Amino acid sequence: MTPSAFKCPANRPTDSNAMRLSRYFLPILRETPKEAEIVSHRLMLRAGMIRQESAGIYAFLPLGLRVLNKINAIVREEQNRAGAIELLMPTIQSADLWRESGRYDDYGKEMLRIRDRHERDMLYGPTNEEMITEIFRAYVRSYRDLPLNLYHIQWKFRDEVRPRFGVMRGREFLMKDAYSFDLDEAGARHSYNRMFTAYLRTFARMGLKAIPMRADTGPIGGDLSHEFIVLASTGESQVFCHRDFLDRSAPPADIDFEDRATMQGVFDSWTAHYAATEEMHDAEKFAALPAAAQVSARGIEVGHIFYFGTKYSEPMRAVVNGPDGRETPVHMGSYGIGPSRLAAAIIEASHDEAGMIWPRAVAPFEVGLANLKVGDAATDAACADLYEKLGRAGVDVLYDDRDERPGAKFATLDLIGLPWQAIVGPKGLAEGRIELKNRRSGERLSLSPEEAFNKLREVDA
RNA sequence: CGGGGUAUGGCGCAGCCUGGUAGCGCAUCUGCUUUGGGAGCAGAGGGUCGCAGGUUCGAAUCCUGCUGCCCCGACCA
Repeated sequence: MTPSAFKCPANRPTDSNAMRLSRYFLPILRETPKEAEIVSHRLMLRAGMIRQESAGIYAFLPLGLRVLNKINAIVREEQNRAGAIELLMPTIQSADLWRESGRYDDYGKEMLRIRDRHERDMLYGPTNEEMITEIFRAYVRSYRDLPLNLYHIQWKFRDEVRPRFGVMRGREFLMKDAYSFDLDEAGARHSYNRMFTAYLRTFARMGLKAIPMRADTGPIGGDLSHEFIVLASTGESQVFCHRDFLDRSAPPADIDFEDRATMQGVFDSWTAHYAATEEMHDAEKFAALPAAAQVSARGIEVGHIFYFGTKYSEPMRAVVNGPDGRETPVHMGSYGIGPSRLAAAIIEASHDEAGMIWPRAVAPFEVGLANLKVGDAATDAACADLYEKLGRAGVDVLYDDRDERPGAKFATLDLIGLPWQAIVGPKGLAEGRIELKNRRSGERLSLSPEEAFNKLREVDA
């Protein structure tokens, strides 16, 4: 965000990086709604991030939307870095497309089927393989236009029998889905490896340890597939993996996504060790690992990638002319990340008794500024000064300027889990100090206002 | 889709068995005091008790039907 984004002290613009809590819409709940079973659902409701509108269907309130937008921004950066190109497809699709691939009948009741005023069969897209294939075949004729990887971030609808756990398993959910097109299997595997690498980076940037695990291909079909699993004690499925995964770092940003050997190297090294979900678990292989290396834990699926060859390109006639002049169906893969689920997964992986603990990269605001005595001239002035400076410096700051007691402000800030709390009160100011509290470590720094400002503007702080 | 619950003010709940004109805590509003870990006192507002029928002089309460939501299981980004 550029400094010029900070120009309206009254906080009218919704895209402002600086916000006064007294002017914001943050409906905090003091009590936990009874329907919320898991911690992320409870905290998202309590912190006013989401509101349920129907079973498995949620509105994202301002704080929740800020998180979603930050997740999306990281997803976009990493998709673009890996060479994928963003477009946007509609949520509503024609049934005819799905009849071409044969999935209209196969998909079952999970697909929300709609009829329009002309009695045409439509559907709310649960995924977009058919549509992207239709777009591809309409324009691409030559192998020279390959490889191609197109993605979008769009709402999906899957009419789950029993939605639960808030946005973790909703019926309507946001999904980043990418689709790769290549001339042959070798090219397709390279595309797969690029997305594999991009996913490692994407999740790592959100503070998550996501482990790629060999997966069942399910209804999407194909013969190569990995799920990316985040370890969290409240995860939905049982997973098994080698301990080495726990302290590996993701590939660097400047890794060469174009180079096949480099990408294959990433894939090979991240798939060398045992890692499997319960469905794919091989107890014997797992038992063969040294006891100290055996990790058995709960996990949340935050991404899933597939290579499925010509499963859609053949029936839907997505073909290109090869170097030999002959038409050949393209080899495809698809790659999904659920940003709305990720928001919940990050909370599952990072919270404590008092509330959420956001990694800075996805925090709704980076700093919570607490004015402990609204109405005290010196305190008000010190807060206003720090607020404006942080805003101008492009730091996302939420200024709690409500006329509340300190305890209420601390509780609110702990709940919404902003990485830093800047605590400004008359006692500290009398000695020229304000306090910075690190939400995750609990560490407290007593600093001059200037030092505090410098500390908070550090990107990695 | 099978099984089990539940529906009363914004949230959490009591009242229902044994029908008699709706209550508590939190939140909200006003005033005063208070201000470094969810303040105190005083006052106030807000509910056709999920919907539709039925029984009854009278229904939140009893009966019938419907709907929403939640939980357990089978299925899933």
